[in-house]
Amino acid sequence: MVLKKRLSNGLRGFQVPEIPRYPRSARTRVPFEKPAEDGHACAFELLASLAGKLLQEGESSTSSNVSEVKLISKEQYRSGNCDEKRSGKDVEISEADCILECISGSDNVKSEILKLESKFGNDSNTNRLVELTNNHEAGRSGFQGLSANDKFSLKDPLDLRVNSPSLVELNNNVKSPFCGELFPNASFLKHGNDNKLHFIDDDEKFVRCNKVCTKSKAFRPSRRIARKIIRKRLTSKHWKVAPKLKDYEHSRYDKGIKPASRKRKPYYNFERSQCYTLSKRKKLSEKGSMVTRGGGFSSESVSDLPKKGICGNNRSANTKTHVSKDSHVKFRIKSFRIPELYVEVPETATVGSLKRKVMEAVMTIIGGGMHVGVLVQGKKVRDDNRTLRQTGISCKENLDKLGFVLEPSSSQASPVVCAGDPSHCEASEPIMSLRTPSIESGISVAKQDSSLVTNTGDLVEINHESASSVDDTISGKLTRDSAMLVPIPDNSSEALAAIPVSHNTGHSEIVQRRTRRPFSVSEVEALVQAVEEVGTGRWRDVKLRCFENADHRTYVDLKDKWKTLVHTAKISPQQRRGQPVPQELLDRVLAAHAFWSIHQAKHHVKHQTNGVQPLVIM
DNA sequence: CTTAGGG
DNA sequence: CCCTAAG
Repeated sequence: MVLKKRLSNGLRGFQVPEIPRYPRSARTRVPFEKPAEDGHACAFELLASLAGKLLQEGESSTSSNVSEVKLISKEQYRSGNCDEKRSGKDVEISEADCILECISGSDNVKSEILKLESKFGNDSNTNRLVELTNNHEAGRSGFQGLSANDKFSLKDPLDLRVNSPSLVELNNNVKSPFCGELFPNASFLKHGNDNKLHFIDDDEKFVRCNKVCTKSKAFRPSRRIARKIIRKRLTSKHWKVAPKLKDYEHSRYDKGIKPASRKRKPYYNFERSQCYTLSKRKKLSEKGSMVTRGGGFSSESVSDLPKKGICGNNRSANTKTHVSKDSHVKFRIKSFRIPELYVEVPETATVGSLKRKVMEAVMTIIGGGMHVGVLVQGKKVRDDNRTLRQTGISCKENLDKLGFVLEPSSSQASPVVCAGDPSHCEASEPIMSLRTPSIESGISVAKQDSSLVTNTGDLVEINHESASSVDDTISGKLTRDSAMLVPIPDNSSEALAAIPVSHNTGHSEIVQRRTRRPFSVSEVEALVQAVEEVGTGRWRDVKLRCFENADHRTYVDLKDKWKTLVHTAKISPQQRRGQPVPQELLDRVLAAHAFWSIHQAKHHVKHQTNGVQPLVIM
């Protein structure tokens, strides 16, 4: 049983009664949760289960139980001494004590819990959570119960699913005790009178929607669907590449194409016009070193540009740079040289197929983790955070000596492209690899704005006809959506073995791992608030509430982020990594987690007929 | 499609 | 982040 297995990790020596799973539709959860990774029992989750159990035992007995609890230090607890007492009851109490010990240190957490309680209900179950921690502290002062700010009319959090007027009011008029205190990095934009609160994150163009979701399940936003369709379309334009020389297992291009993969996995990176990375590296060959030894870029002739930009019919491929009066650096890159490619095609292959193969190879290389290096006077500029001015790029002399290189990312395996006619794809050997030099392709890279230079992979456009749309690009006509790799149309009659990924069949599929996108503080804030309001376990609602417009955050992502947040909140600040999350947020995370855990536990308990059996020692 | 949980 | 079981 899964449950047993999980528990056996952290609760050594305890046997947990088997608790039946409850239907998710009831939005309930098993009160016993997975212990923390480090093997220590997870305080909140245990607390949640404890709360559930206490509930079983009746209202009155609870507080007395707590008052009897003997203090056990964290050390004792962690070292497993919690279970020195070997009677069922004692164990239970000891656990409770340990849990309380673990969380009672922070008044902030309790404060947050109180807020939640005052907002979502004051039934005895939830109050007990804070009561427990307070009792446990026995005499510690300093914590003031929250003044009743609680005009909130929501009794049952599940109400949030519907478009309840009270909720709207909550968002519009009432300052939620947990909302909006901390958006350090966000700029807010109020849009008219609607109750949407958009903000744009610093780095992400993440738009937060603070509005209430008014859509019932039956009324899913059609935009969402549209986006998915678009995604699918995009996906279908990806070319399949073989992962590995050896394992190459060509898949056929079945003319009777199966319906597009039902896989929901969208190719976000692509969508966001970033270089997409090859993932599943495990599946990729470790050999076949990346052959891209420095595709280079030469800035040949450089000349001033008209102030208005570089539009015009001039199709010159020259690289041009220019510093305008508004101190914007404008430039055009004539071409990038693609790092070495090796292409081999049968004599009978068509020119079209050759083009496609080269295209694939190029896409594969670029997608396989290529990034742009910036050179000034032949020296590489490594610090991405420096400004052009600081780097000296904007100064005229250096402007003439500005260079770019395409560089393979480290640890990228060599991509191999399958192309040629279908029969070739069945051969055991790949017909294109990246080993030996030979073909250069006309890839033009254009940046809308010099400020983008320091980012990698902003606008990369491949143009078979060699740099034809550079002008448009630079003049800003290229929209965000179109600023992506543009594969050649695949509607040619000579269907080749360049296989859209969605049609693949075998194991030779390369699945793209989405690029890592660390949550910003603003996003965390949004997430925390959403969870505070709808609770854990309703990730779709959370998504709709706060991340509906952030396509790159799926509800699974949000759930995962919450998971890590809870973990982060429980570990010591020293052990935390990455962009620090404000402690205030972490407190709220703990509080919300605890609160909603017991709420769910409560709901769970409600459906129980016989109650939870006590813990038993093996 | 959603949730939950493991990897 | 990914994957998958399960509902």
